[in-house]
Amino acid sequence: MIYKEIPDFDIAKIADSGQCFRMNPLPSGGYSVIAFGRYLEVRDLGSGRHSFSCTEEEFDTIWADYFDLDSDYSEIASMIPPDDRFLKAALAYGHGMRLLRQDPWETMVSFILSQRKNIPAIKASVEALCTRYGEEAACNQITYRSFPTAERLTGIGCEDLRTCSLGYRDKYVAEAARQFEAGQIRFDELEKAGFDAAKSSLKGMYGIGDKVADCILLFGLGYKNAFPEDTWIKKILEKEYAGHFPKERYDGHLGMVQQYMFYYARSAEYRMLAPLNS
DNA sequence: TGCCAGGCTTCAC
DNA sequence: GTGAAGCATGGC
Repeated sequence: MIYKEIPDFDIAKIADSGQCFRMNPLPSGGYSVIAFGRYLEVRDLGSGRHSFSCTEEEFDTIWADYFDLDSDYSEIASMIPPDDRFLKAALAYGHGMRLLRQDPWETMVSFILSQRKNIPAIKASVEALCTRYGEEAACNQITYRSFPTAERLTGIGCEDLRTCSLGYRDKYVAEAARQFEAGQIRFDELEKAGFDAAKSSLKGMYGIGDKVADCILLFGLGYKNAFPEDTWIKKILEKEYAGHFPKERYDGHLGMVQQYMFYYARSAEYRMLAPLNS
């Protein structure tokens, strides 16, 4: 167990942000995280202090990068014009959220199966995949299952995959596994390819369109200017910006801006309100 | 019970 | 290139 003082870090908001699907509240308080084959428990101790159930070395090599702790999001506030009440409120509401840097393979599969599902249903599907096809591991007497590798999923029939509530997306996941195993999709190359080329490659895959490609770019490949537009974001752009959100104003931070918007748009607090920018 | 969900492919035009 | 239909399943 190690202790860290981290400002601008709210594990409850991160867990509820819709970026990741294997971060859950613990009965004893705090949150469990399963990522990169590891299991972590995080607790908010108040006043910016947090405990992490790992070694300093593991924190430095895995979790600091996963939680994007080197980034400073405070610059975003200064980019918002005074009359954009919605985005100002969204930033305040989402304060402490981080833009997670997740495993690209897990991100790809998770967001392929996310289409036309709500977040609880996505989490259930991801967990079912892990339970059925993930590798069992243990950490501090807690057993868990890692996210299934592409190798494990290759060759599994759509009928079997469908038992994880993938629905019509079963064939998309099966094809992604096959392409990854065949070396037709390489994340190290996509990370270096540049935004447009990487997005074009992803969109060439079966079952990956604009929105899922942007999620993979943003959450799995480190392209922080990706701006996934799902049904929530589309509704917000129409409702608060009449369909004309000035993306160019937030160049370099669009991904995090989108996360603040998404998180606030789904909140009960905002949904009770009339449009803030009208 | 009906609507909707971190959408995409296919097909007609 | 654009727009509509169809898609599996579960949460609310």
